[in-house]
Amino acid sequence: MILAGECLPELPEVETTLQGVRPWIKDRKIQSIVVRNPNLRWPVALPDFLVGSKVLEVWRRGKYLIIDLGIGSVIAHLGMSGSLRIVNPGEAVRTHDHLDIEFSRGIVLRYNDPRRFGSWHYSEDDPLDHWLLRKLGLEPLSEEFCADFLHRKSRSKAQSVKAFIMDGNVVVGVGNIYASEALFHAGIRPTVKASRLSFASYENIVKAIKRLLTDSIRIGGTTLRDFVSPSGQPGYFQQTLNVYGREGKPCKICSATLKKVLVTQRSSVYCPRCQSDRSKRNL
DNA sequence: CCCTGAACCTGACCGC
DNA sequence: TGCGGTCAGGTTCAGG
Repeated sequence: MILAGECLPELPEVETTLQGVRPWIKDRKIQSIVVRNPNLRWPVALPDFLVGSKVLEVWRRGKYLIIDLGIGSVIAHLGMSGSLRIVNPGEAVRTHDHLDIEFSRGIVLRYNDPRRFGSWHYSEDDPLDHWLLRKLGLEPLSEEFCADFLHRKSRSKAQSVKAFIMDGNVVVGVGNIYASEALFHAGIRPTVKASRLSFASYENIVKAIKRLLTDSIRIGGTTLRDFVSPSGQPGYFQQTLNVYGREGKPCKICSATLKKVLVTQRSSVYCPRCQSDRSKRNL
């Protein structure tokens, strides 16, 4: 019984995890919580009195998974390497299995996180008011996230467009992979100043982000190098990556050699030809 | 307030 | 084979 969550959780992985886990734990009562290693991004903070409460709903905000228990909510983040599985009670514990939540009828939600950048919090109040979620930007698949929003918001910014769209206080769920790919699709260099881009450029960026995320969620989450889907088939998404991880390789569109630059300490691969002419025209 | 860079951590990978 | 160095990634926080 394995479900949901593989390496490098971007928003589509979180959405996939959510959809995979929800039917197993919804309407079930928590029977026990086992924390084997509390030393994650922040110390795991799940009070004992959660035992006995029932999962009313599971949803997400950005890359945060939220388990609504009625009396309050568990707020989980998978960090960079976290994953959730549904296992049987007796299932052998593996390295980095830091946390179990056991539910009624022998359902165990097991959290594995080699790098321990994930987090588990509990909030009695509206989770959206939690200090981790309070300042989060728009959901990328919402209607409010549109060219007008980005264009307006970017006017006062001095940073590069890539840093801008990766800023979680602007829009959530656009990590290094999707930012790189979206800018390729939009034909815009990652290093261009956000404030210099036209409305039309932001239309292209928004369109690209929405399409990439939607497609990815449909496929069942992004995949990186060694991803193997639960069915044992190799991941599909990596075949659709145009620039991410392809430095020095030929552009799939124009065959120019892809280049890499550092933008706020993040490697950013782009096509010097495809992401040059159009971006200039759009300025 | 705005922005950049450091920090957190481990596994994969590379060169010797 | 093994060792050390480098890199990757999301997010927050310290500091310029």
